[in-house]
Amino acid sequence: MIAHFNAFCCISSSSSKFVNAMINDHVRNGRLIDAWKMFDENPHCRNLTSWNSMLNGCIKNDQIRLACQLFNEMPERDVVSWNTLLAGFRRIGDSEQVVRRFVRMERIGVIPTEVTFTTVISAISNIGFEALVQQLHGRVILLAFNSNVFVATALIGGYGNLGDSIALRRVFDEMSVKNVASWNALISGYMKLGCMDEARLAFERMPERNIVSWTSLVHGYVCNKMPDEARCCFDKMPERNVFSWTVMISGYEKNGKFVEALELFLSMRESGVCPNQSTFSSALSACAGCSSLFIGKQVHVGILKSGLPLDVVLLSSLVDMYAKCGHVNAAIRAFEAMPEKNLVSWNSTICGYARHGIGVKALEQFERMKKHGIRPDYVTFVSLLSACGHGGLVEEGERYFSSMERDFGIKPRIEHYACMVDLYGRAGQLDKAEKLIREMPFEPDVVVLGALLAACGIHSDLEHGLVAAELMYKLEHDHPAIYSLLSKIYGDRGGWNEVIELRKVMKEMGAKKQKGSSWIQPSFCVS
DNA sequence: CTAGGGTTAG
Repeated sequence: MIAHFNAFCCISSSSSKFVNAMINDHVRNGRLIDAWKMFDENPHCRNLTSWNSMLNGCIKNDQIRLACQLFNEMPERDVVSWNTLLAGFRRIGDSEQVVRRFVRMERIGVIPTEVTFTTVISAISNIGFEALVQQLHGRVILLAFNSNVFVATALIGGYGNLGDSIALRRVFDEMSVKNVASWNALISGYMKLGCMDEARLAFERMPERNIVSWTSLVHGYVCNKMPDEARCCFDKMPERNVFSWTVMISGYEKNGKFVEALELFLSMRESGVCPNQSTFSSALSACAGCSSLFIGKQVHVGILKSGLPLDVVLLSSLVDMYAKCGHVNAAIRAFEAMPEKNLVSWNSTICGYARHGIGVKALEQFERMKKHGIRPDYVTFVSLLSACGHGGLVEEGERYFSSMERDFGIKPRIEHYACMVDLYGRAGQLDKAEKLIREMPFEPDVVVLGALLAACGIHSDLEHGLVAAELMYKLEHDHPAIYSLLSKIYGDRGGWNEVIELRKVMKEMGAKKQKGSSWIQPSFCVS
């Protein structure tokens, strides 16, 4: 009888092994349905490992809700189950849940492993949680996990986010075993903190370099506003993948080099590397940046042809591109077609109306957004206030400006003051505009003063214009707006001698005219 | 069965 029972257990355990191997194979190849079937149809040889594998399967297929459900239903949970769940929350960027669950798991007495710390430390990059790195580091040392390469590499990243270059270096130096990932973390950390020389030196000294090392370097230059250096590095790369192309394209876009971004996007297509959502999204932003509806439409077609799933991020970029290229109707159509809308997509439509000078529509859209239960943020108010400015809606603008902090808890930033200065300025209320600048809790910047100068130009107001010009001169003595606006005012008043004098000064100082771009296609222009 | 380093809309 006992022998019989043992034989049964043996069969059962070997069939468990087989089932688990099958489940894992399905999970690895992204076949969640098949894994689920295997799990469901073999209840007798299901064990904790099978449950954990299914949990992992849900997470790898971005089914975090399902994973939570499964986690709750499990007959028992071990540290692997917890680690898997934590990794799931990290994957979707929910640092708060990672921290919460980690605390809960410790409270009920589950002993964390190296894997736990690796996951938690790498998850807390979000603002508000960085300070936990030091506490976690302490616990890591206490449990003697600090010699683990994974844990130490995560710590390097954590200290990078915390902005502590000394600690970052120390963790790296104390590692007994380093690999290419640890070196890459060091480079990224230094780059994030703006330590360019240290990063470059580390890159030169590292024993081996892979595509990630190169991409980190390129990305570092991009973040430090050195797009040309980034490109130089990009050109030297022995191989490139979607990541590297996307970093460089978005790098140009972030640094205002829209044409370069689009040219590189074209080279990428020629290279045969397939873009992903991020790449397309960056390309669309570049189109939006240089108001190129023509190329924007082509990118749109490219997205449809690629067959990529249209996620919220990509669709929002599309709405934004159409809005900024002046095709408000297409922007709204793309927006309406979105199965789920978020704050950013709503903002893009409001911004589209505002830029098109349809102030009333922008305000209507804002009301609609509130009805859908979306809370506005500071970007929403930038669009709203600029909509009021362009539509001459002074009272409405004042109302929104005063309500943003009172009703929505959003502190006005300098951008909002710039909008208000513009609003008053366009309406000819230059006294109010000047008063606002003097009373605001910021030092005026180029944008604010530029708005005031422009307003003085529109209304040919020499008195306020001189004040504005003087303030601007203090900030940036060769800003082109000073000279172009003053010369306009003098020109309007017929004081041509002053204009000639100003233009001479302008030329001597090397001041350039500001660049402008238009939605009108060059071929439609009458020369 | 679980883990580290590179991208992501205004």
